[in-house]
Parts: sequence; structure tokens; C-alpha cells
Amino acid sequence: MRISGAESLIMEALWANHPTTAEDIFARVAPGRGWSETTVKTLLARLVGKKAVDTEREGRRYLYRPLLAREAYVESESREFIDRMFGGRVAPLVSHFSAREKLSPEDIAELKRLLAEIDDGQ
Amino acid sequence: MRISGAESLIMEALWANHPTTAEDIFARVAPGRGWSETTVKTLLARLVGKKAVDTEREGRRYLYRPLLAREAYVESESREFIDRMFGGRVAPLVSHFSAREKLSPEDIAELKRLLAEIDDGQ
DNA sequence: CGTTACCGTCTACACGTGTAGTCAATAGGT
DNA sequence: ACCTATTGACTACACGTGTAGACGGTAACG
Repeated sequence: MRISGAESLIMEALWANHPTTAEDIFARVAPGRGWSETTVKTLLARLVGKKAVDTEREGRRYLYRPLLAREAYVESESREFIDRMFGGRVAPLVSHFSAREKLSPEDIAELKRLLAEIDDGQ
Repeated sequence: MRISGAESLIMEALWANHPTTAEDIFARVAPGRGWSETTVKTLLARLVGKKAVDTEREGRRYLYRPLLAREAYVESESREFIDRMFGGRVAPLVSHFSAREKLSPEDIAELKRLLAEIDDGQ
């Protein structure tokens, strides 16, 4: 089930803090977006419909919690993106950024660390 | 100007071979998609409207050529994706793939080569 | 117990997108 | 010069998405 752009903002808020109320999500997401409360509710309802979010009644309101794990979401989005853009391989993407000097020193350090780790594993 | 998913397939065909005719693009893109010829024409027209593709008359038909460079497209899509998914940094993405053993030996070799290259540059 | 405030649901609407049919212009062949 | 085949333009339509108003049920408070 596809998560749209606006919906993914709601998911981010939920991943950061759950279970929680629509009001809380509204408070944390809407300011940066200028969304009305209804918009947040609509998006939540759609996510529940898509089975990406689960609800649990708490008094007169719902508590929302993510059903879709962020890991799984990142995984499928990444795969799709890398397939579309870089023929399914990771190195060309890194190469692309490296060629444009968009790699920060921290990036470079961490990449080295990762590769060393992989070598250790072998 | 945003390029949609279907449109990006047309762009790929154009990047691979240009300038060329709608018929040629149809021949190369439609089979894998089951698109009708009109669909390809519509997408081309939209891309021309978005100024991502340029036309030049050749007899009774057009020759199409990309106006938007693939480099620029990849750049902006990548940036947006990395911002959305990994807080704007490349290393977490690689780390994500590395953790799932989705890095091919070629990926790893190329990453090493890239890092060595960067070191040389310093 | 009745009223009120809150909160989710229903409804709505414009716009982009995926997909394609019909039409009109015109280049080319005879 | 005329007919025809080709090719882009116009039109269309359903569906997802971004965005939000209106409404109705029900929990809570008095």
C-alpha cells in the first residue's frame, strides 16, 4: 500500500512518538505545514484505511500507533528509488554525491567505518 | 517542474537516444508497459508543456529531445529522497543497505575505490 | 439526566496522473 | 492538384492526493 507525501509526514510524527492522539500529531506536524486539524484527521483516517496505522480507543478519542514499521517503509522506498535512478545499485548513488562534493566529512568517516566493518565480517 | 513516474520512463528513453520520434519512443517504451501510442504522445506533450522536452519539426513529424539533463534530474530527485528518508545525509542510506546485506561485492569494491579517490584528493 | 464540547466520519473539490479515443491538419505519393 | 495515411492536438475520464468544511455521536461535566 502506497504512502503519499503528506501521509508520510504523519507517519514520521507517529514513528517519533506513539501511541498518541490526533491532537498531538496536529500540534507537531501542522505548524510547519499550515494544515488545519481536519486535514490531519483525514490523513490519519486514510492511513488507518491503508492499514499503515492502528487505533485503540481511549475514552472518547483514539490513540494512534504505526502499524507499518519505519524500517520497512524506508526499505521499500529506498529499493524503489535506487532501482529507478541507479539501476538497483548503491555505489552509483554514492558516486553521484561524491562527484558533486555533497559528502560531508562525517559521511566519509562513517562510510569508511562501514566498509571496515564489512571487511571484518568477511 | 515535477516529472511524474510515467513521464520519467519517456525521459529515460529520450536520454538513451535523442533526438528521436514519438514512434521510436513508443517502440522502445510501450512494450514493457502495454501503453498505447496515444499514451506515449500524451506524455510527450505534457513533457513539452513542462519544458522538460524540446521539439523540432522534421517534415510532418517532430523530433523530440530532452531539455532537462538526466544529471540534473537525478540530482534533484536524489536530494529530495535523501532529505526525506535519511535526514539529508548519504552515509545512513549506505548503512541501511549495508545492514541488510544489500551491497553487492561490486558495490563494496566501488565504494572503496571512491573513498580512496577522496583520500587522494585531500 | 440534560447539555455541551470534543473528536472522528462523511462529503467535497480542485488538481495531477495514468491511460486512451477522436479529430483535424498536412506531408507525400500518384 | 487530390486523396490518403500519418501524426500531433484536443478531449475525456477515473483515481489518488492535498486540503478542508459540516455533521453527528458520545463522553464528560454539571
